[in-house]
Amino acid sequence: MDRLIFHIDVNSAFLSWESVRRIDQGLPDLRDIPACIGGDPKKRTGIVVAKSIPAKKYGIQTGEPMAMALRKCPELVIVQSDFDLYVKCSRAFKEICASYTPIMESFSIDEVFLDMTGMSLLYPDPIAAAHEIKDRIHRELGFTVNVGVSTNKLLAKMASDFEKPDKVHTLFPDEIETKMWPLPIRNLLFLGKASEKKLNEIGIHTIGDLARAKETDIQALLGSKNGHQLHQYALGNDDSSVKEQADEAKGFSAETTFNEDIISLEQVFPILLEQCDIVATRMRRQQKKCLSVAVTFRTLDFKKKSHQATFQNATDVTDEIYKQAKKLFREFWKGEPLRLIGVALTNLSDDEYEQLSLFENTENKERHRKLDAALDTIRQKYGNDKITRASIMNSNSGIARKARAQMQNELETKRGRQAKKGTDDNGNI
DNA sequence: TTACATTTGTGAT
DNA sequence: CTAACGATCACAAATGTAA
Repeated sequence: MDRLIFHIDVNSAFLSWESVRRIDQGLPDLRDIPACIGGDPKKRTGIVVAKSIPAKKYGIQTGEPMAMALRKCPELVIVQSDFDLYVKCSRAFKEICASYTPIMESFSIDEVFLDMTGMSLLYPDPIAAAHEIKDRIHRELGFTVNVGVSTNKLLAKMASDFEKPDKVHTLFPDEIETKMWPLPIRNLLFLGKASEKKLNEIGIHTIGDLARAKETDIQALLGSKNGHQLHQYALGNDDSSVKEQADEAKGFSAETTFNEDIISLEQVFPILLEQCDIVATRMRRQQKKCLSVAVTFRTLDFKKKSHQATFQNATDVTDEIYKQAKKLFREFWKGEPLRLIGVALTNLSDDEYEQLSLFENTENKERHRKLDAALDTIRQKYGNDKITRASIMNSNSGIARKARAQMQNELETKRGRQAKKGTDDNGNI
């Protein structure tokens, strides 16, 4: 039996969400003027993350450097992104979507798939149902969405990408030839720049060209797995299910680009500590431990390098992760100027049971574990993030003072005697 | 040879 | 004239290494 799948995509999500807030504050609607969400408007760095339709008319594209966008349109309004706002908007959006079917998949912060198969008693006309969802989101939340309607996820997603904004489109199997095959291959999901170039070289330019090509030829070019999948996609085939349960995280990473090039280890270590702290905290919140730690750096020519090492036993202790990251950095960085550094934790496992190692300093480990726990408690109390080891140590803001006092408290009550430890050479307590 | 780890490349939002 | 430039996640393939 045929399925019925919707894909719902918020139009220019970050920009729309900023607009809704600004309207509440009596500010002009960013959607009506050339505007974009992107890097720091004062520094004039960063890239375009979302753009208004007027901005698009100037040829501004998502992902392009802000400097280029400003050249195309000097009066472009640039707004910094505010992820906390987006998370709230996303929740409200998904809550409405979820009220139409129990089977919803969150595909990203601003996209969902709905499996509407078997909802025909409640919603006998799929197109009418799609309009109802779209209009209700607009009415209640103030921003527009596109809805794609078809019999599988791929076709629904392709359909929602047709004309924007505020539209419902169908792409049923009998419409593939007219609506999808004339499109350039780049429009196909998971077909990016590199595969486009290779396919163009053998004369494949449209999705129809790809559909009619021999699968073995495509596999020879793009690899057996990807080649097979992209060929199937071009034919409109996709039997993957709408997954209600988000997959568990398989890794955590943090990376930062700097205005100033990094040229000394003294610059590297505080950043690395901050990043290790952030990713380890996120990992503990998901009750995971990692077996592998990787450091990443990007040189001035934009080439990325990464190096990883694996522990004997999985850990979630910030200090152990930081020590490993420092070691990797010292070992592999030859001193070339860097514009980005990052840390990634992979090879995750559940944290529930403890792997004991004979040679570990268990008392020391217990100290670090308690410190992590104390910090995590504080972060919880003050609304998560922002509070890191470095910030608590260095800042003199009211919140940092409170956090420091709190931390002392937590530590003392937990171990029943006072800690008179100062700050060691790593910036740890 | 196989198994596993590591590194690089591609693609998504 | 060109190149310019974010963060985070997943996965496949290529490459390296040990049993």
